[in-house]
Amino acid sequence: MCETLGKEAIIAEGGRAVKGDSLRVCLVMEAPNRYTGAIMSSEEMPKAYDPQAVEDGIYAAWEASGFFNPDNLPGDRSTPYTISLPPPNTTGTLHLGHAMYTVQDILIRFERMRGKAALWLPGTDHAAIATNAKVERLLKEEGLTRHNLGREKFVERVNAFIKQSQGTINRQLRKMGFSLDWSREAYTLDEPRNRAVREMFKRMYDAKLIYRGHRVVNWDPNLRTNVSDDELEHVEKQDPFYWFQYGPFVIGTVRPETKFGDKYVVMHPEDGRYKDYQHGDTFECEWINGPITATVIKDEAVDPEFGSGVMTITPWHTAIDFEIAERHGLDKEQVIDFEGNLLPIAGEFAGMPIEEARPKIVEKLQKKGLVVKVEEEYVHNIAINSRAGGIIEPQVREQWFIDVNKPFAFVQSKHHPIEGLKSGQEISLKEVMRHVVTSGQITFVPERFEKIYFSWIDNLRDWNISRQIWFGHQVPVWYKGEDIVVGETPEGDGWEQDPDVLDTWFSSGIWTFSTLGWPDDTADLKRFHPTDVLETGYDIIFFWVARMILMTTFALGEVPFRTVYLHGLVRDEQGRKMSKSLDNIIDPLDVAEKYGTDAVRLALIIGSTPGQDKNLSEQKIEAYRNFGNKLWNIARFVLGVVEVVEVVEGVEARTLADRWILSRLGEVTTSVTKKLETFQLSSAAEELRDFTWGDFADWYLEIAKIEKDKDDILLFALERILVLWHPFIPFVTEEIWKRFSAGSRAGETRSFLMVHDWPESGASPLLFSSEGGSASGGKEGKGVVREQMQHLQDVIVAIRNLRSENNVEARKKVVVTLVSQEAAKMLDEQKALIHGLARVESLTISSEKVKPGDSASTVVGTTEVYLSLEGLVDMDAERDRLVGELEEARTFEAKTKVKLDNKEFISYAPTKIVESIKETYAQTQERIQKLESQLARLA
RNA sequence: GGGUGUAUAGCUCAGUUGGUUAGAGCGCUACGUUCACAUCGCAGAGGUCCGUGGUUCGAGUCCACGUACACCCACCA
Repeated sequence: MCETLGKEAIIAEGGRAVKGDSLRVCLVMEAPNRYTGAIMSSEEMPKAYDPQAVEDGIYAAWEASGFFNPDNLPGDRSTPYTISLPPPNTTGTLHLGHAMYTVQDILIRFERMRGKAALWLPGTDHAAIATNAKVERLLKEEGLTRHNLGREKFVERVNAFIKQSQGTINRQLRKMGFSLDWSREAYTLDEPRNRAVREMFKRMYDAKLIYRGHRVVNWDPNLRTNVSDDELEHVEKQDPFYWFQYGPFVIGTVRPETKFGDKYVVMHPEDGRYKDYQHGDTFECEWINGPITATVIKDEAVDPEFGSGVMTITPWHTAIDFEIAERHGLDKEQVIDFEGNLLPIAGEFAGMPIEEARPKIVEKLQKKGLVVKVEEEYVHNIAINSRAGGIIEPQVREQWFIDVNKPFAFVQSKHHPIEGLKSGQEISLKEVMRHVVTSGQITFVPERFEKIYFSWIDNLRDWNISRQIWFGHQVPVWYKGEDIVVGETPEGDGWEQDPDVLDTWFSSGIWTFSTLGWPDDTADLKRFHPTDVLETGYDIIFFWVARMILMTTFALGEVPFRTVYLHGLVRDEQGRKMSKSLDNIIDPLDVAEKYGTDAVRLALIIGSTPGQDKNLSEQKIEAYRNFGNKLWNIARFVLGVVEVVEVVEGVEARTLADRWILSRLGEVTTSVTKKLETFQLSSAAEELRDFTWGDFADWYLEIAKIEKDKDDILLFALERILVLWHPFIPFVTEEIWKRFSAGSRAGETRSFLMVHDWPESGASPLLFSSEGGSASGGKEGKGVVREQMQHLQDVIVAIRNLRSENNVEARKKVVVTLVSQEAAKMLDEQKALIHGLARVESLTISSEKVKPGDSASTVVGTTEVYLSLEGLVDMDAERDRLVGELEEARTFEAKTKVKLDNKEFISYAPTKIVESIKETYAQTQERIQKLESQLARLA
């Protein structure tokens, strides 16, 4: 019923949102019995895996199981493992970059399977400025502004927009298969977070780290708010650069419109050119709107090398000028208003926007003869608001700041104290931020980002946390006359709240613990904090990562997370940023629907490395769709060929191939586990793919068709493969597991693969061995198995190669002679495999030297391979080929000999290396000899 | 002006303490058989690991310099 409903809805509306809605319906109506219903046998498995048909249902069933919530997980879950989802901005929809959350899902699923109380906590960020700007843009399309709407109505509009945005985002996160604990979902602007924000503000205020003061801020006249230093973006712009006569001096500027109030002329104290002028000297000079009195100021901020080494200052509209004015107690005057128009000080230009006024001012100065020269093509950087695009006009405003240099009394955590700090210790926020990273209590992956973090801290100035927009957490401060109350709404009448709102990052900065119930001392907070990993893009390290460290160490006396894993940005296949204007955006939902979510996840993970940007093409996603299908068909074969589909506990190795695949399985398990523990996700997935596709499918399954009776190993290996793959590609593995476990004997149905135990590293799956001796075969036995199997594979490939080189028809069976002293026994034992896998009709294995005539030949390790061709051998081609092989071998022999002749190599290199090279040398010589004799046979 | 990253096969990229003849996927060439899979199988071609110098018995890997590209930070009026 659910599916029908969903499909009809899609057809009717053609929209993604509707489809998501149907998903929710599924969740309620269908999930409870979906996985306990009809038993599917493998025969019902379609030929091709169809992600579309199963993904939504699987997700709904996972969600209904409650296992996303660590409180519901089975077994002893005493060890917590926590990741806070970096809350996506509620500005619309997720893009492909968000699909990188896959990294977190892999880690969470891995740790959940390992028996930890895995918590992945979701939520969204209200992104004050970005959302505010977005809604203002939408209003503009309706011909409205926030000002003619009013604060209340405007916030309503924003909230409606957010609600829609959150719905879309949450559907997208589900579509990606993310195992988030929705029961703990949070929002940076909901009531519990508002309480945390107010508490945080109050605590910092009480510690005197939050203060209010007049400073030059980055004012955006369009949005009519200021933004923090980190929200600026600098873009190159070409403008005329003017040189004006200012009394006896020549001063330069690109901004004549700020010069009305300039009455100070500043020069470096050591500048010899101006030694006749003393600090404080005054002089009369003609200026834009008539004569003024100017004062000489000596300050080291002036660069004598630049231009004339003299400048006038505009303290109200330039940060560095403001500082100079502060140092010398100079007047500051506002010239431009908060909407970007000139004030009455500009005289006849008052009220004009600056772009309009600029040329007119220059014209006037020109007439007065005060323009010395104009450089038309001056290139400089201007600051724009990166969130909304407006050109920044520095202004002096009264703002709230966090003092990052002022010492405060550090309060240590009871549960997870920061090493190296003591309660009551006087220390600044900057120092704490540096300490937790230098002491290794927070580590970055990759490490190099620590340097970037430190350099940011070194240059960090007080953090301006107030914004003049309407959307966000309102500054929790109330005024009545001289009285001021912070944190809680005061009793009584006549109180007015500060109209400003807080910087978004103030609430994002407390995300890891505000989501766990802080400021209450909750069980969640005690159990799940600090979180284990913060996984995010490197572009957000300053905005968020650093601020979380700042606020968490202050509020809790603990670190917010142990490891910061930074992924790269996702770009298009040519390495360009994805953008609407380039029309190269890949929508995660589009490709997930086209190729399956697992394919998208794998394409993002494989071949990408932390901190490195990632170029993604649809072709790549397609390739991993193919892998999913391969895995599907592996399962289809195994589940179809075995007599009873069941979960097996132990296996018996009867043949070389059995021992080989089981030992490989053990190796891969250990290796993949280790790689996941050390964040080498790409390498882990690659190794799994090579094992699954190469070793298992291409070799072992083909062998199983010949050797037969391998039900236990096939089932065991399939189960293990599914388990190891599950964190990466949860849907296809769960879907196969459903059929696997459902096909098992009644009562043996195991729950979701999602909560299947992760196999122990190092433990051998080989529980019984018909060969006797140790079950695992021991280390040496394992090595021999690997070596023998490798040789067997090489021989088979060599025969196939000879067939191919000599254009032997694929269906034709051939006559082969293998000559080997060392491997004859093994090859004889594996005769059946050589027959089957190389399509050999008649196989002779000899330890004596025989030279079959009329055949193509080659040498593989210690074995000579002859393929009889009954008069079909092209003697010339065969000779050429052998000569080629021989040349190659001789070149290699010579290279190896150089090494062995090097006495220093023999004495300095480790014995292990020397021995292996000696062995290789001997083998090469043997190979050369054999090739020579084969060649001689042709002569 | 500081700082970081990248440069490996036609394309996109792995390569974790330096160690036998450097890997994968896609693409390319040839051939396709017994029913897991043509979203496939089999075999193959394809690389001066950006350049120069250095350290070392040994360098894609470490160091220095250079070149090209990308990015971050910065109040030069």
